Amino acid sequence: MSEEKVRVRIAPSPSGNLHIGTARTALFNYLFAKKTGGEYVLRIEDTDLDRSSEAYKQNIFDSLKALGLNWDEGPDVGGPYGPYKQSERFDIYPKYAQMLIDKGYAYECFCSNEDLDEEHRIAEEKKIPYKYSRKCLNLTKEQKDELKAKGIKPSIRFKVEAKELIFNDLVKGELKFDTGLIGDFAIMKSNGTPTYNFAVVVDDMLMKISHVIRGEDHISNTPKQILIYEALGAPIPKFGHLGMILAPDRSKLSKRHGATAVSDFIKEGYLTEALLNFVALLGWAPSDGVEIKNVDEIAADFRINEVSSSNSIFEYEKLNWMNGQYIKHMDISKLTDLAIPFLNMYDLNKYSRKQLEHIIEVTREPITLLKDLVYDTQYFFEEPKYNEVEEILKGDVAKVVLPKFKSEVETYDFNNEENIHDKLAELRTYFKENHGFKPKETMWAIRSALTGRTRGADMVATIQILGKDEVIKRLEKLI
RNA sequence: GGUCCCAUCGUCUAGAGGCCUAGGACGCGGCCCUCUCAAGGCUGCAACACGGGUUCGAAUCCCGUUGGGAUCACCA
Repeated sequence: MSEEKVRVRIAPSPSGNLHIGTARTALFNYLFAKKTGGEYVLRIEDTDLDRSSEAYKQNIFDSLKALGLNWDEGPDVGGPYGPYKQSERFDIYPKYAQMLIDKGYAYECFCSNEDLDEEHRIAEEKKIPYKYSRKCLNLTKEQKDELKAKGIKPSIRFKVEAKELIFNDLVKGELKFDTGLIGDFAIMKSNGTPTYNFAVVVDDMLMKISHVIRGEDHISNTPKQILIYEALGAPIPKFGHLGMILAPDRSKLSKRHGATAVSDFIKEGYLTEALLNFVALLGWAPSDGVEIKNVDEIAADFRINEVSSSNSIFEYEKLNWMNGQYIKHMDISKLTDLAIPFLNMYDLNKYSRKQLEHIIEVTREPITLLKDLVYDTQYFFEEPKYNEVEEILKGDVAKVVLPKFKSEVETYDFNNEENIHDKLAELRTYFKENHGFKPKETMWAIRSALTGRTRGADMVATIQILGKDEVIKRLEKLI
């Protein structure tokens, strides 16, 4: 019976862009499904119509897809257990709520918000934990009819029985609860829509979800949900609760800490591969100690019960390092495709695709973010500004090196990188022997003249990409 | 505040009673390489929150303390 097919789901609510924490939850579900040969479904939890929006939904789709976390079933691709959007399932929930009423597991509640607020206030005043008073538990049929005749629409509450509830969490181990501490909670709102806890259970049941992997902020929902499963007579899935991702100040990761949405990270020039790899390492560790791994490699090595049960802090240093690693090793054509949107302030038509790739190739090395390319490639597209290197250009070395370099560069074979390399080496030797200039100084003068910078891409490549005309033009302006 | 979860270098973590003089990665310092930044190689600094047990033996098991987090809605 525990051998049934693994089916997991990710159920974001479209009330914001896809959060990096949600992305990690999605990833862990995806990894678990991959590892076990199970299915991974996407369900949109948009029961709160006011806070949900189409734009957020689209952002969630796009972000998940960009990360490569593609779902087997979902709102767009369909599947045997649809629809996969809760707002399209509103007709389903009342039936189950009614069933629960009929079986005595739930009852109608006519309390107004004001009544409930008052109960809360009193509980707070007495400093006792709030529990619904059960005022409406024993209403007679006549009383209910009377209330309904007045136009009061009831909500439906689940009748919670006090008992000890134990379940085995996939990552936390045995978890115990005293359900006597939980009050009777609403499963249907008076407007006829389901509450979160009810919709989740009904949907997970109907969608045959076998394992629920989610953030530990849901731990306290779990007993309520188990109670509903039991009342519904449905098999209870296995639960696994992941630690949270915290900001460096140990508070919830929020906008004031920087990017929180996957799409924000992408905009800043993080690679989705790096993002995924990094976030996997928050809680999971590779068995061979090699941290840089693609999703398939991670999936093969993934064991849900080995995931760390503590919270982890999201630090940018390692993410940045990892992003740099991915940038350095990514296929250059793919990287160029990703880089081009970041460079739209430049006239990219100055160069062929091949040359563009070359530019990216020689500037990718020191960067951590794709947007760093903007500054690092600037001198390929625009006239250099020389304020940074004024001193060098006015110096004795430059005065001697630049004229000689200019006259020599005329003879360089620009189609032959090796030729440029050798000629530059000769030049360094020449100035060292005849003027006592350090190789570094010679190169500095040339680099400054050509790029306006003291650091940057490989000089040989830079000279070649710029081309003979441009190199000479830039030199002439300075001599 | 009630309930629940968590606790190894600054950070992510390895560690399932002896393999631990606690390992790796990021970051930080040093050296090497080098036309610069970077990368790479080598190397250094840095942790079992505290207190009690259990045991021949505890980072690992138990209890307490402290600290952090989550949650207490007709929001998801």
